[in-house]
Amino acid sequence: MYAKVIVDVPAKQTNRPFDYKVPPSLMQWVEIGSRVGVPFGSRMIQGFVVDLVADSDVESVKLKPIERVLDLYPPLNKELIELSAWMSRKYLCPEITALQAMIPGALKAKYERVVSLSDPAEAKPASGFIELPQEREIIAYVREKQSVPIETLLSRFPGEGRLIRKLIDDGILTEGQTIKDRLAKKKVLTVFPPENADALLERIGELPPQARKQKEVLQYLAAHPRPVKLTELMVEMEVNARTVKSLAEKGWIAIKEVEVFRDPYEGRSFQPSPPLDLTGEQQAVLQQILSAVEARSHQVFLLHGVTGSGKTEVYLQAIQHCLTQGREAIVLVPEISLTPQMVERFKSRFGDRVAVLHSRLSHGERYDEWRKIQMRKVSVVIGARSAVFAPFTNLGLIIIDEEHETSYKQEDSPKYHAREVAIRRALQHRAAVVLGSATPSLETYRKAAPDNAAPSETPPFRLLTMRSRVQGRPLPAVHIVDMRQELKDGNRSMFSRPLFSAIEDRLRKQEQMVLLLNRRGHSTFVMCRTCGYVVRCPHCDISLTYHLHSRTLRCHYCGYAKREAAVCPGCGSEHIRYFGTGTQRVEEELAKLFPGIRVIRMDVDTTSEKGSHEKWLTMFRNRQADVLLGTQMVAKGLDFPHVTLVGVIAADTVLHLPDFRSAEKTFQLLTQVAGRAGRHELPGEVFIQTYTPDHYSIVSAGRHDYSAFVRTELELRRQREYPPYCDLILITLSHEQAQLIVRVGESLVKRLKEQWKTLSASALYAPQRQSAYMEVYGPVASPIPRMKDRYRFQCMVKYRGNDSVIELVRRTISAFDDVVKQEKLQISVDIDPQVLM
DNA sequence: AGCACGCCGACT
DNA sequence: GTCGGCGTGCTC
Repeated sequence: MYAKVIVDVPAKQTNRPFDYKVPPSLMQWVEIGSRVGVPFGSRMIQGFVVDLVADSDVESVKLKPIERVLDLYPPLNKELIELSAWMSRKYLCPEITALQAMIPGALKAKYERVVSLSDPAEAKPASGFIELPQEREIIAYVREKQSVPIETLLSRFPGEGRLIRKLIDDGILTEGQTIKDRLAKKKVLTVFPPENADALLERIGELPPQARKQKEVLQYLAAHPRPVKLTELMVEMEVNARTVKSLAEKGWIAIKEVEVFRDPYEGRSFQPSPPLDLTGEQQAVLQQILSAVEARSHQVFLLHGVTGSGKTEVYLQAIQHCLTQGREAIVLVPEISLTPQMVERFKSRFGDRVAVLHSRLSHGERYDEWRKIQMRKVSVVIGARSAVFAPFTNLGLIIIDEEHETSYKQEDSPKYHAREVAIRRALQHRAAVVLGSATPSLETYRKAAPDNAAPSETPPFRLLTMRSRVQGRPLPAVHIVDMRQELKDGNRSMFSRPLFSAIEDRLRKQEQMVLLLNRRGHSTFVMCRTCGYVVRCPHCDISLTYHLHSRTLRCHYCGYAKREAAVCPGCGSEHIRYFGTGTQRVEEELAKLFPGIRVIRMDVDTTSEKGSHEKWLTMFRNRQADVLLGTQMVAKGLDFPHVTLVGVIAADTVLHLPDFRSAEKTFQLLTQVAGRAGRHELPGEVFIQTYTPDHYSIVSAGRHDYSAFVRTELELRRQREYPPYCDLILITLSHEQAQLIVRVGESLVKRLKEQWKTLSASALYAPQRQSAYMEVYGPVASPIPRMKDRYRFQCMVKYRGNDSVIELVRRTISAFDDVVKQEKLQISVDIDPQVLM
């Protein structure tokens, strides 16, 4: 038996399986998905078994054997191995990178250099070798320990580094490498009564009269003959460890270390919560999902429900049903909304059948939650992006809440999109997928709604809609405030008069408010404060970026450049300048205008500390502040009963980011944040301050009108050939010299175009030639043009057709392997990039 | 990625 | 004449 192994070396040259012999002793342990230690060159490294083949299938007989199997149970399975191969093709990453993304960080290999005693036969001491006393000591130490990490040896024998080196050179000691797990399994001391616990009662007589406590313990164990944690026993019987241990020393009971799962929610009780009554809409939607789960059909649903329409309850009941079918469920939520509130809802419905995976867990806690999934202790997992890889084997349902969130796209390799991975996994399991959102991404929406461009086709996703809020609560009233008018009327403050008086009013009534400021807006776009005009690229229709050093305005999609404007091209005003305000300034301004106002500011500065995020939210919930001021993190999923006012300081900051999705992001953000107001008895009110009050994204958000927004936006995307009407690939090149990148970049673009010409002309493409299309743009400076002394340029591929374009890009880039290697040029590829700035 | 093998400059 | 610089090339 031979094993094909993907080794832990993330490089192009090693991105293929290597063959190893499976020694007879390991035969029963090695499976597809096993994590193994294998000799690779002169060292020992970790790898994953991706296939097992019979002897005759392997050519060479001179293969090295697998040295050891690293886990009792394989951390992956055949389905996940196949998924990693798919990810490698789809996202152009080494397969090992995809595999590593699937397992908890605790299982990532840590390599340690060790020394051990050489095989005596191979020891070849230099002639005239005389054993020094220190050498004898070192040798004895190593012999006793068998294998010692070098660091340990050096600290045990300080100052003997040279001598140790010499012993290795002389072949007395051998240097090697071992694989060490990062994880520390948590163990607790556990008391084990003997098989026949009644015998313990007989022992009581053997104890001296003063050993009262010991007798009590024996009685207790005889009455409760099962293993019990030592600490529990100590609390229960009010004894100390000494008492119990002396019983163990007599050999009457046993105390052993037992591996336990750390429970991040230990000691917290969750009130069981029964399913809530559903509205007619919820019921209808649930029914559709259930029948897909029951039919075991791979169906993707888009659940489009307005904020507050009760999507979570639908998820909960759908999962409930999935579990009764004996199948498992994964729930993905954006990290930011994986709040204690959210977790509590799942915990109280499903009790200990839920595992929770989020970034605030320690390595060990995360590993333990993951193990619960692997060991079939749970059937539901709720978590952020990476939870999509939960090693379930019988998935029935995958839910992605807030489906439009960009955080589902991983920004570093493997640059996967959890939504795409989920759909792929569901296909393998014949499971249903529910994509939930109040503001679906255009990509998803177009796949669910019949398209005017192709009305005959059956949409790949099924659209489910929930139009009303639960208990008939109204959506909040939204006021759009024209900041140009404010300026005209002499108000130069960042608060408009309507918002100012609304804040005053809420302070008086002691109600709470949420103020949103998008700080990412300090990207330097140029806007006229008189008329709201923003300078855009005539070719790409995205905002131009201001470059201070060259005093020019540039498009980072196509490279178009023009001189900085002194007066507004729209109205001739001189009030044209670049833009950006920070939360800190807003906070200062609030303190000045409303003395005594209590503000909680939440942004990257105040929430970097662990748990601080939750701390601020709890304070706000307890009404220890009047205002929650923050960046987009205050817009998502929060639910505070006393919030009756939501203010958006500057809606334009997102709108004018140089990204073709900026209007979509603006609409989503405004809709989400508006949904924070008036979720309970008190009605809510929203103020959106903007310099472009007529922009369709702002107008539609104000009217809670998704379909109006999507109609306009889809039309624009279609005209400009942006997703969802094409797919994108972003290629970023980086190097110390800008000229070199431009040269290579240009040649890459040229080659890509040539390759496409050949491919599209080939017979392979005949059936789809009409719709097939590919364009390459760039190279242009990246939005972050220089990082760590390296210049960055990017090329963008727009294409339509099929995934063979991805393969074309891969092949074309590998033609530049030589330059990459010689010049230390870096080329990174992002398939379906979500953020282009 | 590491690590070995291999061919040219500053030291014993 | 050797130690060591890091340029290619391979790892089952």
